[in-house]
Amino acid sequence: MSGQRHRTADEVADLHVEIGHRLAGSDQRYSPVRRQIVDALAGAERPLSVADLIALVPDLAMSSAYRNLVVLAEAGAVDRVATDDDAARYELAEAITDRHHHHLVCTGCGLVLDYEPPVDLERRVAADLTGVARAAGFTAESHRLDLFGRCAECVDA
Amino acid sequence: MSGQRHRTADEVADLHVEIGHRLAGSDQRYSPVRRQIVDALAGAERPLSVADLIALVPDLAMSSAYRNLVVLAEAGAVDRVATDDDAARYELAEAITDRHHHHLVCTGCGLVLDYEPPVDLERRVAADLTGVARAAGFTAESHRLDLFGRCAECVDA
DNA sequence: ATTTATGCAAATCGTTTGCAAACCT
DNA sequence: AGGTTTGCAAACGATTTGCATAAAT
Repeated sequence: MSGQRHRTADEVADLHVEIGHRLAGSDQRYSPVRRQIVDALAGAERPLSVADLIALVPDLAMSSAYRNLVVLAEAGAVDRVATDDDAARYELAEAITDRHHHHLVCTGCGLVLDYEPPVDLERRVAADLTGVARAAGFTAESHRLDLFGRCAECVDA
Repeated sequence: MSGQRHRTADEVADLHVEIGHRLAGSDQRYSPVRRQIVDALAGAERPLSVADLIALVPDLAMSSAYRNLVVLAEAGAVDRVATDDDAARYELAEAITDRHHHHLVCTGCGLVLDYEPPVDLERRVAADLTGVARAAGFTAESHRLDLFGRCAECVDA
């Protein structure tokens, strides 16, 4: 399966505390708007585009969305997900959710779902990529293992 | 290591024939400008941005670059590589080169290198992803296994 | 002659930034 | 008050498109 699990009220509270700490660490405040953005991301089943976010958070100005996502990303609270199409998507950072995962991307409609890979596969991938990186003079930071295909809705294009 | 191997004159000739067929199949001509673009991509050691392409092909207009890349992509001659930064990159399609590979992306400067993963890892990945896709109601088309990190130049940001 | 490709310039679209007003401590 | 965050509008950069010209069949 895929998607992020539902979060209990307690879990969301912990989330806010953790993110508050991280923001404080980068000399940033945890403003109400930032909370709203985090709530929207926490409630979503998938990475959200800025357009999604604006639709979900009442009165959120586009500039605030972009600016706050930058701040949250720098604080390590959210991750920017590079997909295929032009619009960037964001989700709570893995460092926060403790759920390492990758993505299923629909080439028809752009839908992006999360999935957690089998642990041993993940281990193999991580180990091999470290070697590949070294050989190319790269210092590894992260990786992505995404699958492209057609979602149920789009199979018959 | 990484990068595409050098191609012999014969291989390049075959490449043009193959791409000519594919274009014909989509009711498109293999114009001189398109040939120049293919030559530039074939000669490159890595995926090229449109800016790279314009620098390599004398007098190539930006609009022609974009338009022809779309045509070539539709004909299955080139692949668009989605990276982190804003500028898209292009390379000869795997269907043409017969060299399945993935990418190393520098988070500092946007550099993208190719690498071919160990066959058994690749097999594992493909098999596991098929299962993941099925579970989510997706029909698998392709996947990407990219590594993000800092290239030698950018390690000390 | 008719269709297709090219180049220039204008238009789009996502994203970023300048600046003055609103907020927080 | 003093520094931060917000919202609006203008600025940007990558990509796309309209249209008239040039090339190919």
